[in-house]
Amino acid sequence: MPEFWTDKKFGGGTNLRFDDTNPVTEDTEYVESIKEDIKWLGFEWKHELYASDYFETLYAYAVKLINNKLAYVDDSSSEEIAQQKGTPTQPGHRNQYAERSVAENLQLFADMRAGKYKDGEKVLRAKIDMESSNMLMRDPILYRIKHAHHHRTGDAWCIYPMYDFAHGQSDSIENITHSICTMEFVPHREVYDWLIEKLGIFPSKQYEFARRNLSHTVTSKRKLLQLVNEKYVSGWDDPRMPTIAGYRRRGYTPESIRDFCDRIGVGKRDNMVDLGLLEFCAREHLNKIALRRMVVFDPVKVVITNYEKESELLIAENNPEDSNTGTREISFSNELYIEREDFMENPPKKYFRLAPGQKVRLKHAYIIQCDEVVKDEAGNVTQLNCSYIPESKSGADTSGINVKGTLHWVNAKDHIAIQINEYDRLFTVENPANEEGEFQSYINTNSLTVLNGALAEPALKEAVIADRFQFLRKGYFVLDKESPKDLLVFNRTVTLKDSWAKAGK
RNA sequence: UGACCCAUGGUGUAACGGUAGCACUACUGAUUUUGGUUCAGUCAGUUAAGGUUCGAAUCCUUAUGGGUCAACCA
Repeated sequence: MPEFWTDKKFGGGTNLRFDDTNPVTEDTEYVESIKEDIKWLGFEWKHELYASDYFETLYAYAVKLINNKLAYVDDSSSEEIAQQKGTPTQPGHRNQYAERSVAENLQLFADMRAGKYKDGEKVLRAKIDMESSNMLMRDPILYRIKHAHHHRTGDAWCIYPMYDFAHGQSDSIENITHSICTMEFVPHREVYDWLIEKLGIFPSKQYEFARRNLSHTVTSKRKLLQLVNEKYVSGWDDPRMPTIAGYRRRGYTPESIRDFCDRIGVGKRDNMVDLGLLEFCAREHLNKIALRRMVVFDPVKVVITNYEKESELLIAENNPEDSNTGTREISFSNELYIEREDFMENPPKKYFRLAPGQKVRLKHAYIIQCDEVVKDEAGNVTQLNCSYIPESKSGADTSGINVKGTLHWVNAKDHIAIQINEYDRLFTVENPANEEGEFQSYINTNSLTVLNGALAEPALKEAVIADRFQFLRKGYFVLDKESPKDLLVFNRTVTLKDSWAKAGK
């Protein structure tokens, strides 16, 4: 992503290249999902390329190094090579294979390609400096033997270049001016530059930036895979996963993710970006585009005792931030549902919602007052008998009454039932990877709450996956891509800011 | 007990050697038929010590703290 960001800022262009140098860890499915993610984010690459496109050229480069006495075939086992490499504090030393002649190396390397040796029997190494303080400069391996099928080159090769002998060379072949990667490749830059110089090819330059970390989650591929395998989440696209597929299903927009990336920028130091910033970016965009709908999550019945009419239609704006989205009609009757938490029998000070004798406005409708509380034998509130003020109709209010609270509601005689998935942060701590013990023990056990009894206004029936909704006073929601035919399932992208809840009530 | 990288408010990120700015968060207040939005404001920072300079976040030295490096992975 920083590649595309740099591209956008300074111009040029970005190639999408897969360094598919290891046949056993690459496959087409992986490639396709990356392409899909990038496209969804709204980025465009100039050329789709693969390091494997350059295998023949890379082979010729290796031969050139051999001819210049800068590479040799080594018969040592990987254990021996590791041994001879020394340690970060102790220099390594060369073995007898480093003394082989150019002719012998040429022959051996050709034989490696021809398939005369088994996996691990021989490798091609660069002849650099076994005493370098940089471990990667201690005669790094350039080619290894792998009798394996490659997803693009098939069985054409049985030797494959290492990343260090493919990345910089591929950059150079493509005339890349800025090759951007993460900080862990800083030590590789010395190898990168050395090879380009000795090969005398286009001098691409590598620049490094620090990986971005997001709070309350894990980002390492290994840990993410564990979450999937150990069934903590439903898959790579579980709406709680910090993957593009996950964010997408959760309802984040590409715009908000790009905005987030612009805001956090790039740097070189270790960092921990607060999840709150991502949520801010989501709200900012969603506020502008989301269609407003009313959904009651935990209903309690309201009866308007003085409402004489059978029903009436009210006009409701679809999005106060965007008048182009127009209005819709909502039916109103003497039986409604409101949110259970919007009523309190003994309210604290500054509680603007419904309470005995207290008035509130029903959004898009009338001001009502609670006259009577009906309870069951266990003392639970089952119904609220209210009276409405006929002159207080939304848009034509002549009552002169001002109320502080406005509630969302649905018509008891006209609504649909939907399922709500309320998602929350996946981990309870800022950085699970840094805590003692297994990171799994810090998983937020309430990261998903499924609600089955939610009641929605009928307009929601027409929802499609691309639609973003704001359920009034509740948050932003999106239709889940795996909603069954007969049940609408909505995923909560993010809640609304709630300064009442924050005040501690 | 080596080499390399990094260090600016709680968080993230800016500042040709020349007024430490922006955003998020938090907190005030105003507006509001979403306790949303919007608007106005407040708190809060150059890791430390030396040096160079008229002037240092920036250059130099040392210290401190954090990170990385010993895959036939990328």
